[in-house]
Amino acid sequence: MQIHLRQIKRTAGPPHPAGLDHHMDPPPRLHQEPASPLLSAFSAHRSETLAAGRALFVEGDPGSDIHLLESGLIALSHIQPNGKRMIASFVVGNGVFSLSHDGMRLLTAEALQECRLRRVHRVELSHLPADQAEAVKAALDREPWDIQAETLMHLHKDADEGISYFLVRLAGRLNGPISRGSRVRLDMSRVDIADHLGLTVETVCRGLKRLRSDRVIDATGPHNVIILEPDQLKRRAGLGPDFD
Amino acid sequence: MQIHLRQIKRTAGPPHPAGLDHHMDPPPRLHQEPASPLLSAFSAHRSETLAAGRALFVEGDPGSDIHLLESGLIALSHIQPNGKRMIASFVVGNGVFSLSHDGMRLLTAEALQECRLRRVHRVELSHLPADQAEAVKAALDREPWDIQAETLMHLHKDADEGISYFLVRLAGRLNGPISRGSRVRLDMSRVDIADHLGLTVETVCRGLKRLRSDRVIDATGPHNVIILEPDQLKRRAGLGPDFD
DNA sequence: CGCCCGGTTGATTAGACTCAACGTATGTGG
DNA sequence: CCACATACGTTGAGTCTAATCAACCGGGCG
Repeated sequence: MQIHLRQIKRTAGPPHPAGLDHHMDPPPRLHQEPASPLLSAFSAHRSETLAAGRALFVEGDPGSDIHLLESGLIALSHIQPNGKRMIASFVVGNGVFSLSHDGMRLLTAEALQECRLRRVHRVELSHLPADQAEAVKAALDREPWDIQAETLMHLHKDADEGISYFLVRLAGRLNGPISRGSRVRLDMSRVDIADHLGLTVETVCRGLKRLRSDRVIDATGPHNVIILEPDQLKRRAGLGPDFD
Repeated sequence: MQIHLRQIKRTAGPPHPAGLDHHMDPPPRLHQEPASPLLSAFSAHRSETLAAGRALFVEGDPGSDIHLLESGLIALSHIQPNGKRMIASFVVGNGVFSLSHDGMRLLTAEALQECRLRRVHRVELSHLPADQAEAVKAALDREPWDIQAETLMHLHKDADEGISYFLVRLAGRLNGPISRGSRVRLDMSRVDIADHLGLTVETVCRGLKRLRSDRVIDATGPHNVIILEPDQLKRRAGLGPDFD
């Protein structure tokens, strides 16, 4: 079995963790009209940046803050006893995550790219307007179930089906429902995709190549995919063409 | 790909769903000393039985009651668009489950054997003693993360490793930490195990046979396993020998 | 320039699936 | 009581998928 061992740089402790720069600029505007209660909940705090390769937190760490990813890419991972890295999920733009149970982080959050983040502390939730607090709580309740549902699907899909499924879902989270010509930024490496799908790098490559040569997708580069046949892609993912 | 289609009999609606018999006997004693707050939380209600093959609820159903399984076996499953059944988890004795988010069930709970269950309604939680309410809430918070962690492990394990892992974890939930000579009742069918691990029946059979012929386990019948070499089994499961 | 890293491709192998057959326990009707 | 049917578990043979091992490509960078 192919195992990818990886050295994760951990952000140092408070008060000013290495890799976390505090922006003094006014908070950048979120591209969302009108501002949702969920995003508004995070507007009180300035955003921080996290350098690529740094871990925001590591599984087992104490902590229960809630994070909003404004830009960049985060992998939520867990390391097996034998060292094999398993990526439970990726967080992309405007994703909210906490991954905490009983004051402890259950997964590692590592930045795959430089990220901009905002956070609210769990105790602050009660000080927020009711609609914002509700929106955050709803997102947190959904968090483990979303990850669970995706992981379960991948467990029961073969390589090509899993790759198509991954593309459909990622595209959906980036840009909403896919259509002919949708562009998907595949910012994570092939290793990351493999660690997410339970496959090897080579198999991921070949799966994508097959989609490309069958003209279901096109690619201007390894990390830039264009969806040519959305219905075909959904069909190969094991989803009906009416899937949103 | 091998697909197991299955007809699930759904329990009919209130007031007296088919397949649910209301016991008039005094509640049977739980074998647990002293009674934990978690179990006590359910003692106010009489227990119900659910016949084998019946669904307690189906994914998408409204409902958020919390269930305690006193005896029997429940499969928590999800059906893919193509009809393939995926078992996210099994519930065994004294297991607590709800599987609800936003008032809706996210998975189907089907009885694989005749089951005895108790339930508390979500709104009743606030009427319970604080320690009991806390225990139930803690169990519910943990629920999706537990399922998630197991599913993620299985996604990244090959057949034999997954089967060993499944045995270790099931044995642990039935009887606590395993030791030489531990007995494991494997009450679910081979199809159910396959639908849980993302394998075929034949592969499950062969994996168990290999464990048997290597004298890691023994079996007096298809559903009665004895663990001969706990450390070997954990090693094959990808777990250290110090795993609880 | 030469090295390294990430991505890709090819050849081979190992592992899981498919298909088929058979065994065993259980139940049913004659 | 037996004949038969059914469901579940097991085993074997052959096929196919994905992993492994190896090589190569291209870009970024010291």
